Amino acid sequence: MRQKEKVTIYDISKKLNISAATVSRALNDSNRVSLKTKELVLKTAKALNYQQNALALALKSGRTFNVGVVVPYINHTFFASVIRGIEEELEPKGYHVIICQSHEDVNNEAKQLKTLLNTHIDGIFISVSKTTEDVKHIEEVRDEGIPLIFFDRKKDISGVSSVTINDYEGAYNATTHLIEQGYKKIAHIGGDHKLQIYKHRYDGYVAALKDHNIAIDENLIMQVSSTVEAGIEAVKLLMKRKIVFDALFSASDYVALGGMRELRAHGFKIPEDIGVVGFSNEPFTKYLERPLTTVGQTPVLMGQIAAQVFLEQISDVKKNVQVEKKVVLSPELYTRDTSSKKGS
Amino acid sequence: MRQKEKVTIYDISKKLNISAATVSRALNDSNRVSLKTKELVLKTAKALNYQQNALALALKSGRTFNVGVVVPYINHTFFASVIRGIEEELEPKGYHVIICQSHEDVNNEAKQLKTLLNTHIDGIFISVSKTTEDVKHIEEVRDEGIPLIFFDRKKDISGVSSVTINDYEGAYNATTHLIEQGYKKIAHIGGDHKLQIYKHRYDGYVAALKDHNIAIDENLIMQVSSTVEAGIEAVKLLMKRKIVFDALFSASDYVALGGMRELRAHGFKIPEDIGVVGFSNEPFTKYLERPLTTVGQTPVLMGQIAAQVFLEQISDVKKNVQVEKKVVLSPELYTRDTSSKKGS
DNA sequence: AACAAAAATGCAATCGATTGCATAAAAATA
DNA sequence: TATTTTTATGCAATCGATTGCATTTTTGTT
Repeated sequence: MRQKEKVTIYDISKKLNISAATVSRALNDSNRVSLKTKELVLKTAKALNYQQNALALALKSGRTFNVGVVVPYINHTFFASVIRGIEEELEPKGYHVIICQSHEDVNNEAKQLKTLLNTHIDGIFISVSKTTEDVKHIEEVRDEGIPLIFFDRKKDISGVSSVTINDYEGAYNATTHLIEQGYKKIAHIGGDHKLQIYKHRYDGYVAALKDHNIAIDENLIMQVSSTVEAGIEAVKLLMKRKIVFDALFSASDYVALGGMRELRAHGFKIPEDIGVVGFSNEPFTKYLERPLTTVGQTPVLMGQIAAQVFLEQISDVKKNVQVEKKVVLSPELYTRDTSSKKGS
Repeated sequence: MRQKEKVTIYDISKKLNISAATVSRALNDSNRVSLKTKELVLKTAKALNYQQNALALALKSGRTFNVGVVVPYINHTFFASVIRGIEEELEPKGYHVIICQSHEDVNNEAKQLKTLLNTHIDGIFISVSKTTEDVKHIEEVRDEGIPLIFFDRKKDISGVSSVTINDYEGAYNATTHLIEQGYKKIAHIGGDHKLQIYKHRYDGYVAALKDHNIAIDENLIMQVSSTVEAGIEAVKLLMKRKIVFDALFSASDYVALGGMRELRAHGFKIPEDIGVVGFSNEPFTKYLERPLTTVGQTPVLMGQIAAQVFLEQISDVKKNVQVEKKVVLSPELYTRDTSSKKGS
């Protein structure tokens, strides 16, 4: 089946015996066209079912009204929600969101960025992959002059704005909560410190312990990837090493889930024997047999704000002003079943 | 910050004192250009860091090498995996995947399709929303001559290909499995029959009962939306009506999850008192305290095949042949803890 | 009615790559 | 060497919309 022939401004101009320039002006509501012609053009455009050719416009104007979002995985509730926030903010303004996945691989990330640049998007939102250490590919985007905004997982690159949450605060509050519930020996299974978020969560955990005069025990601290399997393995290792603890603050809900599974397998009761707090407020945490206490991150809001930063940025582009805005959101602790020592 | 000035074929042509036409031909490895010039152009292109302007190309050729995917929600593991499959197949061929969400709303779906058409994509993959009854907006895509492929959730529209799984078979096997485990009164909490998948799952359930000489009891059958909350409510209703049953086959893992929660709240033991089987093999099902028996759908494969159908289709477009390919994949039952009457 | 001012419209170039047709240059043949 | 054939290159139009500048038409003023 062949593509339908598209109606262009030339079709309208021929039909009305006027120039395409006038048609264009009429469609753009220019004040250099008489009301009569304007109405005539608009009517004819509707009659012929005229649709502006976005490609031609983009070629001429340099703006595509497309923005790119690069996330590790689209099926992580957190990222999906951020994307939702970006969409909510940008779609009403006529933007279209192109979503890309890096699958936590820096090479993939670089490839996606390159493709996006080649697709002539108007801006890029990115949450970097875990394997991203070298940031050359990101600097390239900045150097091309494409507005770039980090969200959640950022790198420190000058000239790039970011919207993050206060992971330190989230971890601090979570740990403090466990302490206040009476737990004394709190283990922390975190993530790779190459990602700032995990470093900050670790820092918050450490600070909370210190502020409550609890000594830091390196044996209680691990860095693993954020999967259920990793959580299982981590607890297995702690058990094997015969390390004693009465609470677990995990930097990931998935790890917490795996950890709880393994703890129960060893006969521990949660939260009676061991209290557990996760991070991210993944939807499933609410529906576990014992709902999981966790730190929520307002991802939709994060997306909305990231989008707003972008909109500011492009208005500044015109003014040739370089901006670098850093927004930090506050997390919220969802206190549920797994962290109240007295039982629920 | 201003956008970097892009290098065009004219820059190359000026530098080498040849026409842009020759540069274009050289870059496209035409046999109408001498080897010497070809090499020279290629070298200069690399030196100047020339990047082909995709917009200009698209405007001229009518092909953008972008395809659109419309799903209800990107954060559903199933859809995310299908998208992954499409990407895997199409990215190596130079295509870029634009992902859109309908949020289960037909109006949104129509809007997304319209935007995609306006973005001049080369093809569209769609899994329709639950609220999609009128299919005018989908027929429009077809009538524009844009290759269109349904996956999982389809509508019967002539001239549109589809890749689905055999929901009937999945449901039949799941129900039969419960029967074989010794369960006698099997409830079915399904979804809205406006979606074919739910109708087919219902049909499979009914057929399995009939084949095992079990009478169909309308009291045991419900249609709800596929959320945890709906599952809770559904079981609450069954309890309130004092309906007795010893197994539950749900058309959704989420509903199964909510259902189990509520059943336990009423003191039932799973699987001893009541066996449960879900549908979709959502990742969380594996990690529940009692892992959930469920029907898996090979979504990545579904995406790959959908992409292949698309590639076939566009080669057929050139030949002006109208194809309508229907692929049906087989589901697989994952037998886990919640469905073995004897306990695990 | 004559002219100035204002408003409306058109021409043609532009964005960057491609391609049919014409021409120029090189190679092959007589 | 002259002529034909082959190969290489260039010209200019095209894809569709926009816009500075020029021109025409209309309106307003004296």
